[in-house]
Amino acid sequence: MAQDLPRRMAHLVDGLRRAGIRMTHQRLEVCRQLAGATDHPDAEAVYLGVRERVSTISLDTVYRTLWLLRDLGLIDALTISGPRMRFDGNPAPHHHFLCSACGEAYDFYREEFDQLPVPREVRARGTVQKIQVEMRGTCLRCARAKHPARGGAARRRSARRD
Amino acid sequence: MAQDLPRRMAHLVDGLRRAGIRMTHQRLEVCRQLAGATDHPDAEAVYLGVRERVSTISLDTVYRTLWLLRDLGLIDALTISGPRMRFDGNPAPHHHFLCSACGEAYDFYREEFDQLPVPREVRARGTVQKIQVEMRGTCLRCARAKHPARGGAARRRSARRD
DNA sequence: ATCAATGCAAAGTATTTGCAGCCCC
DNA sequence: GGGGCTGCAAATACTTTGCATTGAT
Repeated sequence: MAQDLPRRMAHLVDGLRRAGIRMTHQRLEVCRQLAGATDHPDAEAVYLGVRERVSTISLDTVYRTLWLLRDLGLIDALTISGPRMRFDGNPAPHHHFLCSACGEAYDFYREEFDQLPVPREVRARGTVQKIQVEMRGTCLRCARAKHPARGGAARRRSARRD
Repeated sequence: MAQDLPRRMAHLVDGLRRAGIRMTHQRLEVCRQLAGATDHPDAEAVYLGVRERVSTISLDTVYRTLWLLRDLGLIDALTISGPRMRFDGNPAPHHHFLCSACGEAYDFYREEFDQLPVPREVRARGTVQKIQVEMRGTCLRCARAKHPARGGAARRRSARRD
């Protein structure tokens, strides 16, 4: 929970190596960016962050790397809050608090929630591999300001970039 | 839980009226389609369903109506499983079982889950309005067939329409 | 040296918007 | 009868893909 950036970093890099994937400068930096992020960045945010270090990286390489990591099960792709896919580099079991106003997602931990009983109703439908609790509401920042802290979640439409 | 199509229908139509929104043929049929659906359709699915009854309806009107209903709090917009927004006309508190292979979402009910304790950690972040448990796994259909029952969830990319 | 990975640009998919005419209240 | 609503078409936002080149092993 604390600063396990090195641990997360190792998790990603080792995962790639173990899968026999070539390590490139770009991939390394995408991993670093994700390992250091706690805010479930979208592809563009990762891109902008990495670009400070690898000025020539392209957005599509970021996408390709993110999907690669996802396909290897090393990160999670989240479809919270709109059309932009967001990525979660936190490998520990956790849950999300989502602000409906600004679309921000915050991790929280509660072991009790990690193993909620699977209802018979669900077991009849299939097998459950992961349980996550989603709490939606309004974050303090958005509650104070009438205006959302950052546009883009509550209203999907007119999703413009400022 | 049973066949509360009429109830759901009334919920939507009354909601629109109460908000002082004009009732049109198109809006009525979008409501009917949503009230009758249990499968969290995307805009296109709603469109295709409604079109059987109102052959001239356009996709953008469907979108406009769906967002209108969402803005009024009468339905939910879900960002599960990919780039297509999906809509949930179930007004009762419920939770979701999601198949990672085909992207299908099934409602389930468990009162115990509706009021899970909000951790202090979360309360410090903001106010919670809605709690939903998300169980991800593989549905029976996809478990039997090696091939997903319907493409499009597990792999976001190459999301083609068959 | 080899073959996978990259960057570029162009294509694709999902959704939104401007506008002229239509129709509910 | 007037202003909101619709359908059309064009625009936008996000993501993916083809291809020639580069670079890791």
